[in-house]
Amino acid sequence: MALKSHSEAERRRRERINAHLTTLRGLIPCSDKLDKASLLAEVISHVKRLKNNATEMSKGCIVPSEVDEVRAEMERLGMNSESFSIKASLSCDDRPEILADLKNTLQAFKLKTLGAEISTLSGRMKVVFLLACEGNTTETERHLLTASIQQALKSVLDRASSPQDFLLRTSYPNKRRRIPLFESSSSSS
Amino acid sequence: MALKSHSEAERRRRERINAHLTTLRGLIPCSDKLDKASLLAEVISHVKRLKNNATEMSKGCIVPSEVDEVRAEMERLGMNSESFSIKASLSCDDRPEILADLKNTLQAFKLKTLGAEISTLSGRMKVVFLLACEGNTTETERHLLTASIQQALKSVLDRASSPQDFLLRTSYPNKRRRIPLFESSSSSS
DNA sequence: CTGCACACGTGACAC
DNA sequence: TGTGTCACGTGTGCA
Repeated sequence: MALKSHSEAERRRRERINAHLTTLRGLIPCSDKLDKASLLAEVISHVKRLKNNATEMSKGCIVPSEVDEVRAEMERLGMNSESFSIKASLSCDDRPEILADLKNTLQAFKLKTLGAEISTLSGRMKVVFLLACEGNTTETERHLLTASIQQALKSVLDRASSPQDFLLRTSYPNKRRRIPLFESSSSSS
Repeated sequence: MALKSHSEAERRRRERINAHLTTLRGLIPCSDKLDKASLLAEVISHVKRLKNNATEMSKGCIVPSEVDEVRAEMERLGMNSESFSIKASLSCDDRPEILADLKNTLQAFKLKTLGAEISTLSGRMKVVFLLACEGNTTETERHLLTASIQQALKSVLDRASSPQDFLLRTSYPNKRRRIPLFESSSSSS
């Protein structure tokens, strides 16, 4: 009766956890037959590495990347989860007029802008800013908001490069203005 | 007796797993007081996000990616299709001795090496090189060659992570980056 | 009372 | 044979 439902619920719980565990097993580049505990240890180390690498790249690197890209990550929660912040960045060709679009786009989210930084280098620009979302939010809300911001930045990028660059983009999608890696003599326009 | 040691061992196992779980709870920027299952779900999404960021960033970037990967793309054709070039890259753990394998593997294709670049970062390495194939080739031939090179690089990666490589690693005289990898035309210093 | 999540001990199976 | 891990059912505390 009640006993049965209990064991059933517990079994559901178990298989939920195990499903997530096997998902992680597939996600982490480690051998498949591992202890449940060792798997978690591997996950920990990989999360650490990825996080270090990501922060090293996007936080410390204000140099615009050679490819167009947007980035949006949850940064940290305030205590008691009453607020959290999102760090987002955008790298693209240096067109100051997209800043207006960027501003309008971000205003729609009604977030508090804690800070922003703009850098340019050889025709490329990068904008990185820190947004704060106050008030209680659930886990999924936070992720949804982060994803929405990322999507919004992507749309800014699309609008910025839509009409005039269309031909360029179709012939060399995302390949323009590559860092002259090998061609020391030949000049790229 | 035996029963007691059993339950004891099981308890140790549990607290080991839980310790790893709390560690993860601290690592993920969005978690406190969450279901054990929800925590794992969050870990999954964050690993995915970080991994996507890493892979997207690694395109055309010379900093080694966090995940092992190979890349091979047709770059451009010379006029009238009398030649074309392939840009390929390989990211893996920093083991200089795989450069020898890489060299042998690529020699089989008898392509001209236009240039190469090796970079390392925190135990990871990335090799990017530009190969030229001269002579007339058809569309399908070009794609086939590119795919073959990619496959070859994959095999290098596989060999590098197989057990026998361990012996190679320990016995190989660790000459620094001066391995004559691309002695196509100019003399290496 | 009912669902929900956790820790515990135990049987089963592997080396 | 013990010394591991795993899955299961159950007891307990919390909304």
